[in-house]
Amino acid sequence: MKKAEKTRQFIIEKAAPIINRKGMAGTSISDIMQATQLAKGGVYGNFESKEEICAAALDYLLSKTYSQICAKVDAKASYKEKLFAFLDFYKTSAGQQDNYGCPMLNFGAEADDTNPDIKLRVSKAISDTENLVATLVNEGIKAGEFLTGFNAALFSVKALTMIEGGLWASRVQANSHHIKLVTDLLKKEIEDNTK
Amino acid sequence: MKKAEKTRQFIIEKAAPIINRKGMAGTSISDIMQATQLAKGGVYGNFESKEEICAAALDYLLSKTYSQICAKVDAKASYKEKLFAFLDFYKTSAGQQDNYGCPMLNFGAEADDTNPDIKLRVSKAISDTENLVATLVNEGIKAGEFLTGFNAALFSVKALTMIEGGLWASRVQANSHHIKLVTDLLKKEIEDNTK
DNA sequence: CCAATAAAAGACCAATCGGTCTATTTTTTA
DNA sequence: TAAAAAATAGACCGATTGGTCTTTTATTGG
Repeated sequence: MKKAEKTRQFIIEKAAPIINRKGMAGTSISDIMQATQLAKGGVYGNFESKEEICAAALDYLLSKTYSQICAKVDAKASYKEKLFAFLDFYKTSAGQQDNYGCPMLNFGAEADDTNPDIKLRVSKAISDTENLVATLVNEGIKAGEFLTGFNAALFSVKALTMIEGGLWASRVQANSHHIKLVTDLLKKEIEDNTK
Repeated sequence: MKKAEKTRQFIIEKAAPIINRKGMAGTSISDIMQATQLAKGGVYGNFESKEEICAAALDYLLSKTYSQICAKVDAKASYKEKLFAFLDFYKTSAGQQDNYGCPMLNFGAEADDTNPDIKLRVSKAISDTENLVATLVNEGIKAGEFLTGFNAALFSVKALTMIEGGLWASRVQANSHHIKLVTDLLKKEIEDNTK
């Protein structure tokens, strides 16, 4: 009842960064046993399969990331600052230790041809992220902060693709060149659309 | 002597799309045996390890992609048309059957935290791709086709991140919305910098 | 065409895989 | 605090993993 739910959450939190780093196929149950210091019975008493652990780990990473972003965004007063905070979140997270890349990118790239369930979860997360950006732009327009010509739908797609592409390139090249350049360009575009 | 090299190439060509689709960790030697109809001795007589097969498969995919792009680009006369051909290559390839996503993205996302050798190969491919774009822009400026203010370095990073991010999002969402939008935006930017 | 050589087949290996199941321990409830 | 219930340990399972090695089959050069 109580204990099981705690253990389940504990497993998810320990397994998630490992799966994000090594991939679903690259992570074994013994990796998770080692990280949690649980025996096989402890793991399989709380999950039916490795797939279920992977899905739960993805959901955990997605919602954790989303709420971190919302916290940063909500802390700002103006919509321009909110959008900047959104961009800064990714710029900052890129270089961080114990950050193994964007879970959307990692899980999505692995799952797109082989795992419809995971793919759907990532697909929804993409839409959620774009909606967040688009909403901030549109609210900013309504508030009279941005020019009415600021195209929210276009900008949100541009932002998503540039950020994910920038994060990916920065991780592969082991420097922050791409993500920095890309967030700067997006900031400039926001600036240009500010009254 | 002769035969071995042919078999080696045959294995690479059969294994490459499988590895690109299922990932390095997700692909087994038996997958490769099945695809090539070779027994274990046939595979391990030509490669020392699975890692070596993966590396060779990546190199094959990268050089194949690069030469396909070059062929499309070289067929055009003007630099604007060359850049458009570059973009069209990705837009077209996205929706194609038996295309399992950009090898740079797939291998890079899997390897960035775990496989330095693969990571380095992808890192170089990123630079090569950006250099190709930057060169086309700069040559176009020299030829008097583009405005001198067209920033090649900036554009090449923007193009790479948007294309890779767009391809990834399109694959996960199983439609061409992102890649289409992104290539259109990049074309517009080229247009705006054309005299 | 034949002998020397190269290449591939496939039995075999230990290790590990994901997963099950029972015995034991821990937690909960009365 | 004792009995019932829940949760975990860990032995065990068959299948599969990447990889080796000897034997057989193809290829090659003379």
